[in-house]
Amino acid sequence: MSAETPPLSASQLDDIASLFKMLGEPMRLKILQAVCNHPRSVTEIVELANSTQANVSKHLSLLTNSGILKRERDGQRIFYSIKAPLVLKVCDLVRANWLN
Amino acid sequence: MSAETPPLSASQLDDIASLFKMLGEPMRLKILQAVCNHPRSVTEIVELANSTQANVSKHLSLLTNSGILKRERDGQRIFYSIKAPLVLKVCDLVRANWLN
DNA sequence: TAATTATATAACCATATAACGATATACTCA
DNA sequence: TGAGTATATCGTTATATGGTTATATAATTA
Repeated sequence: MSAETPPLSASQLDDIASLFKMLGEPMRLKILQAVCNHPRSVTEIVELANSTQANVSKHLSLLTNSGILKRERDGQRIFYSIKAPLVLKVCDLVRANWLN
Repeated sequence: MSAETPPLSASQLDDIASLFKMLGEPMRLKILQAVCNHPRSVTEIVELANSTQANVSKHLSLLTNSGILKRERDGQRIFYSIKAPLVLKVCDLVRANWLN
């Protein structure tokens, strides 16, 4: 995208836009913040994100299907954690350069 | 967002999500790619992004109002360019770590 | 001033999706 | 097997927004 890099194809732009779209919802960022340090169960995430179980579950599905999170079952509970550390780097970069 | 950084407030998460939302549309990424090297007029951007004048104009307004682009008039034409180089860094980071 | 070029805006439609409530599925343990 | 716990999914509603068409505004030039 910068001057040095070759232009991106339409499908590459679609892929990148899809990732940004995933990161473009405050509730999903809350969820990422809840799991950024170590795996968390859905119940924990619901409490940390201050939302409802159904809503969190839907966002967790989206984040997992897009390759950002991974799921792992332990007994009756399912733990979610970061699969793509890139998203944390991106968030930190924005945090350091965008917020006033 | 990472383990070392303090947690973000709700309003900070909203601000970050808003930026990601701006970057979460392929047409807007096309526009960013069109102006990433030097200022471009709306007509140029319309051609480079392969879209319509009205549609590009609307996206340009959004990108400008959110602080990503800046506008500058020269005669009858208006040139848009990058105001926040952060967005290019973010795109390059994603490009290098997310695309297959 | 009138015509032309360049850009922005308004109205509209279609689609996507976030949130919610209710229900279903899956696992554990008595 | 039945009860309880944990998570996922379904159906609905409300809202946001991308794209289009038509029109408006602004600058240039004849």
